[in-house]
Amino acid sequence: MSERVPATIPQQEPLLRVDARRNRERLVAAARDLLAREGTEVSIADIAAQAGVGKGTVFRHYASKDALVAEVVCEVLEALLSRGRELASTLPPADALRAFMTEAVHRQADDRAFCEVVAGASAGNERVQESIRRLHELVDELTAHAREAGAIRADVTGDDIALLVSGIYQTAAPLARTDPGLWRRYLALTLDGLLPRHAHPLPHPSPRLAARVS
Amino acid sequence: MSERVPATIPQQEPLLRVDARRNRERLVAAARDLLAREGTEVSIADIAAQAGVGKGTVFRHYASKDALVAEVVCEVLEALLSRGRELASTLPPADALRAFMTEAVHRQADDRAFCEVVAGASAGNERVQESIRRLHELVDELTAHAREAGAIRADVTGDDIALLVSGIYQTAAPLARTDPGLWRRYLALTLDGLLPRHAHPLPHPSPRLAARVS
Amino acid sequence: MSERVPATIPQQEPLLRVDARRNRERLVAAARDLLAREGTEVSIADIAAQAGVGKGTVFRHYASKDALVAEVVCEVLEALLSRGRELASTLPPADALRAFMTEAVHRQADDRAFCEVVAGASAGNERVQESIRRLHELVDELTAHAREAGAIRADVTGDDIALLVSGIYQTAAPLARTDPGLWRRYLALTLDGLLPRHAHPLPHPSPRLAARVS
Amino acid sequence: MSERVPATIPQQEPLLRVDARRNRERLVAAARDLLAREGTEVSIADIAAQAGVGKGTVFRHYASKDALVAEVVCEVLEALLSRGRELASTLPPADALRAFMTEAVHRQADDRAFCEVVAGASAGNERVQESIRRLHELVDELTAHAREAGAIRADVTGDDIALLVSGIYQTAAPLARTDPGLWRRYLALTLDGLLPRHAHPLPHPSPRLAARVS
DNA sequence: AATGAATGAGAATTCATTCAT
DNA sequence: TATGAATGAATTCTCATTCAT
Repeated sequence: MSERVPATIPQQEPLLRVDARRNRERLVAAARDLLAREGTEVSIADIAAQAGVGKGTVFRHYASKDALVAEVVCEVLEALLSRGRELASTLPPADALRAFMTEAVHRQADDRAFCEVVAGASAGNERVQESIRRLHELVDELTAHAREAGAIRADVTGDDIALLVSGIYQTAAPLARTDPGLWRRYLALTLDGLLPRHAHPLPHPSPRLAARVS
Repeated sequence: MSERVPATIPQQEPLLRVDARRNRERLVAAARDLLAREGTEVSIADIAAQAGVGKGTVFRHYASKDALVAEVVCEVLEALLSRGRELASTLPPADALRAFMTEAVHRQADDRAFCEVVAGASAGNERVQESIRRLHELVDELTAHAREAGAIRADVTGDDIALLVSGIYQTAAPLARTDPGLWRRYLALTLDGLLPRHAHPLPHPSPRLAARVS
Repeated sequence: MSERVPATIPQQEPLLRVDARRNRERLVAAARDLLAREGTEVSIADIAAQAGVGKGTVFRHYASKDALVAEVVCEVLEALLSRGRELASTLPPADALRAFMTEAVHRQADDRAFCEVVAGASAGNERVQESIRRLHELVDELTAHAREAGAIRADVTGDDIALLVSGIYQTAAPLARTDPGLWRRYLALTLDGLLPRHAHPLPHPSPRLAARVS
Repeated sequence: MSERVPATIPQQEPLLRVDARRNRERLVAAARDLLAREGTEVSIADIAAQAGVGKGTVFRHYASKDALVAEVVCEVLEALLSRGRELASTLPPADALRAFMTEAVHRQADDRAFCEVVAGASAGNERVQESIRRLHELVDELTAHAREAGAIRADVTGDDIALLVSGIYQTAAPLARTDPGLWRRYLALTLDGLLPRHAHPLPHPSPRLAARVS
């Protein structure tokens, strides 16, 4: 009790010594950077070196490499979720969906590990699965509202949007280094494809993302 | 079938003893299969085992794992190139582009290593780069013709199409196992987005893929 | 119970602050428990956690893991020594020896680390060696008296008894979990073998345990 | 076929190149030596170094450390089994049992890993379990015959003998280095304890070793 | 005096690549 | 030419011990 931070300070994480907290932050920053640039195959040794700490310190903060990856990826997922909820409650349906997709693609830009994980790697991690599940709920809601408002074609579902958001970034990814804003071009193109007026009937049924979990 | 080199074309490969040639073929067949199913992370030992040869034989035929991956991937790239040329010369522009994109996405759908490489892995390999360069020339041509025919919006270039082809597959990839034909849905959606009717101006200039090589 | 040092005996340990003393006691209690149950491979972290102290505190009280193990093992050795002296002074020679052996095997049966150390592990520790040396003196005395009383065969020495006590437990150890009292069976068998009436001449001279120290 | 050794050479192991065979032998010899002297905790690196090979070579020959330990231990177990069968079929019951126990203890002399494994460590290994099971069958048979011949007391079973054989060596083990033949002394003592004459009833029922497997 | 964060030397294991046979 | 044995660097992870707070 007495070691806990007074209730007025709004942090849920267990209290750490200042130096430990600084190390943890450097660690997460290094992991964020290297995972983004090199993907989940980057070694713990490299992350520790870039953070300026020993390898052991990584494992003091995270029980396994998988847990560290989950931390970094969930950070992004949670930020996106939170931003998405804000958009859903403040914008009209069409704008909310567009703004959310923009945010979502943007977050993936330059983040290979995020893409890998969203695309299925280390999907075994519970924490990541839970975040993704919540995100899908939000996407379903945003999509349903936009569809009901007539802003997007009737045959597109939330699962489609979730996949497209990942795919749009992948489209631009090969040039991420030299042309980091390119994803905006393919997002725009995709949004045009989602408009009701263009719609040809789609030749394959909408996916059931739930299947992915099993 | 049609993509095999006709027997009359004099081969550039060094002459090999019959058994060496047979080994090489078994090796490539095994690599093709395993790389397609498991991606570039498959081990040389596994490939050699499936081919029924020793690991040393792999390195006798290919200087490194990377070179073997390049061989297999280039095969697919060349086959695609050859198929694309055929389409370009036999179909009207709009159909040719659509058929080519369909082919191209389809090939990725069955080949994990191909996807990895096209999406950037081992892009350092010269042979792969050369194949991709030639493919881009073809795509430029197909795209230009379709654009001139008014089949696609005016602000879309060959480089856009090349990237989109990769991205469409990535969009469907997370569900590749449970819903292997899903890419057709996103291809259709993308094609709708490419239509000239009512297109909104794109917010970011077309990429210069050449930059990718450097 | 009886093996605890009476409160009136002036302690040799340095004076400690009350909280330090309490910590040390909790530490030793935790070490006793875990070392007995899991052997010397238990980690300092586990011991510290069970004691409710930090790892640093362990090293404040004991210079190394080895020293902590020695502390706990010596406790048992000293308790056994003290108990043995009591038996030697209160029972007739034959009964005293039998009772001591029973005590000694019994203590091993509940203490994995004790077994490991008695069987040779960390025998390098000076403190342990000293305790064992004193115990051997007692065993020599008990054995000599029993031999002189004609209770055991003439060709058996104190060093034999010391080794047998360890060996009897090792015999039953593989089944310690499922049959914790089994050692009594092999103790009885060994005691029968020690009777003078059964004796065939032994084919190898009695050991010189002192050699073990070097 | 043609690579196989002609049928007249009585070896069942797959053929290895002479250099590989030599390395394997050096490896097993090093493992035998170090496992015997230091127990199963010895590191693969140490074994490899003593064998004069790289660490990778160890894993080429044995899939895991556990498998290497099993190899070395099973060697001893199988040799013992085979020797025991020979004794059972050539000697009268009392002599056969005594000779077998002598052999069995002798094999353990100076072999810490063997003792650890026989005493339960790495008992998870299937190969080891199978060898031990067969050995127990033999011990049961030898013991039954000796008992029926009146050579040993009626209340002693094969499981007792199996445990005693291990325990006898453990008794002498602390002095194994300085007095390597000491086990003969404790074997003789134990054999005296097994004689039917004047035996006191044993205070604890015979163990059921089968329980150990589960 | 107490803490627990940081350390870094290993541990077992994998695998692309080299090289003796 | 083909083989597969040998290599050793790299990987994730553990833990006794040190030291700043």
